[in-house]
Amino acid sequence: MPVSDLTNSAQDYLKLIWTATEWSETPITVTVLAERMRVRPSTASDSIKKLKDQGLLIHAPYGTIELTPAGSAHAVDMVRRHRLLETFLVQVLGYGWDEVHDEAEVLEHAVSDTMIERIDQRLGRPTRDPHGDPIPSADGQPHRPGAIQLCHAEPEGEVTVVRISDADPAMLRYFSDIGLTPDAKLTIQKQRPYTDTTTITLSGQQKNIDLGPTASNAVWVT
Amino acid sequence: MPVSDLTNSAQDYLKLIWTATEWSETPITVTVLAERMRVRPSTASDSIKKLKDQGLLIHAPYGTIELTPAGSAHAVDMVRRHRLLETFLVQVLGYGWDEVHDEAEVLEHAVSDTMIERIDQRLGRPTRDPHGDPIPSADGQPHRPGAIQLCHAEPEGEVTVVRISDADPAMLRYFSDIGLTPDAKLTIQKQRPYTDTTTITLSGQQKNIDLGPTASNAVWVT
DNA sequence: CTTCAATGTTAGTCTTGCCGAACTTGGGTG
DNA sequence: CACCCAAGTTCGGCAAGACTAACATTGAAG
Repeated sequence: MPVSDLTNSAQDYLKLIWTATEWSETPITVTVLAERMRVRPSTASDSIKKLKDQGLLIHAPYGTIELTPAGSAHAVDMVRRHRLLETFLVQVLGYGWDEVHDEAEVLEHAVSDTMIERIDQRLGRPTRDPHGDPIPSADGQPHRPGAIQLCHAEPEGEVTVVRISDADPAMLRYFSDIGLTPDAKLTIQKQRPYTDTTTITLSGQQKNIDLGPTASNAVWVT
Repeated sequence: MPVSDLTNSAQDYLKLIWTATEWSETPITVTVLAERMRVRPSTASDSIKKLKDQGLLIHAPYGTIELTPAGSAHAVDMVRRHRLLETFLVQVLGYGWDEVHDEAEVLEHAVSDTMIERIDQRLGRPTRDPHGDPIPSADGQPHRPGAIQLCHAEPEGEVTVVRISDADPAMLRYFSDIGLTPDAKLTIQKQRPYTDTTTITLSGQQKNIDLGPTASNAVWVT
């Protein structure tokens, strides 16, 4: 595992680029990257150039952004740290699965490799974090279950929630309230193409729930 | 508790100034502060001025350095974080008491107030860290046991180790090896004034141990 | 094929924290 | 009592990372 001499912000960029393509094929743009980093596009553009100069990504001006193997290795290391920390906060410190993201975001830059190893050991080498995201192993292999977004799943079938994007804490809190968590089973009642709404029923519950486009994009099922 | 909008380095200065006077009366100097922060005196001097401008300490040029109540509150908060984290690393993640200092040094800036509260709760609100240093309570009260340095204790008596300075990790490892830990009992055999050596016997062990000036300064007993 | 709005880039500036070099202070010694 | 040296300070500079403003490119719509 690369022991990082990169700045926190460089690590964040690499992680963001990596995770952007983890569950979808569309390449990430400078603008989206800037939004996620809560930074102006000019800043993101600068940073990209610096990362390119360090050989961590490939990028021609106005072109697509792609990680090199070196950049990818750093990114996977950060993702692993983030997800192990989230799991640790839930299992050892009693955090709710909707509360851990921001804490892990900071901690992932602060903990040593030693501490990550001890956490991994203490948790019994887990393979999925509290949102259902796969935790890459220490040798850098991600562990990707086949899954599709709820908004693309066929109506009528019963499906299992595999993964919920942790991008928006408020949305996570909502999912938590209604009982939509990783491993929950649900039936898709209806898709409404023009409003992008999906109606579902959580197994064992009576009432239907309407999910808007953002929500039904964030939930991945098999 | 002050929720800190200070930079990491400002927090470090305040903590260092506070701890410098925790176990001794001699006021800290710019040079010592610079050494402990691993920066040049010019940098330390700059930083002191900035902290003065923020009302966190009192300092006339070429004069002594003293914390204001506001500065002291921030410092105590950082000390509390540091010591709770050290305790957590030992008790929950199985660290040795000689390994925790550097890890806690970084983490103390990264963990949220929420996480500190959960750790405190999880540990049962401890009052002493693994080195025997008092953990200030959440309301900012330090908790100072009466103690003196081993080099100032009277020979012949049996004393109890209360606290070992965590300034030097290598020294801690040595103490750990010979079994000199907080709460250990020992007998002081001899003081040699000119070499500043102290000879002790750990209770239940046969052999005498010679401690040099640095070591016998770092150990506090009652 | 032209135009133009969205996207991306460059240039210049600010802040923080660090440095080295040069200057100032002030307490102890001859 | 003057001097000197260690301790402390000031100053100019540098790098990282952020910003604003201005400029460049692309590609999609007319």
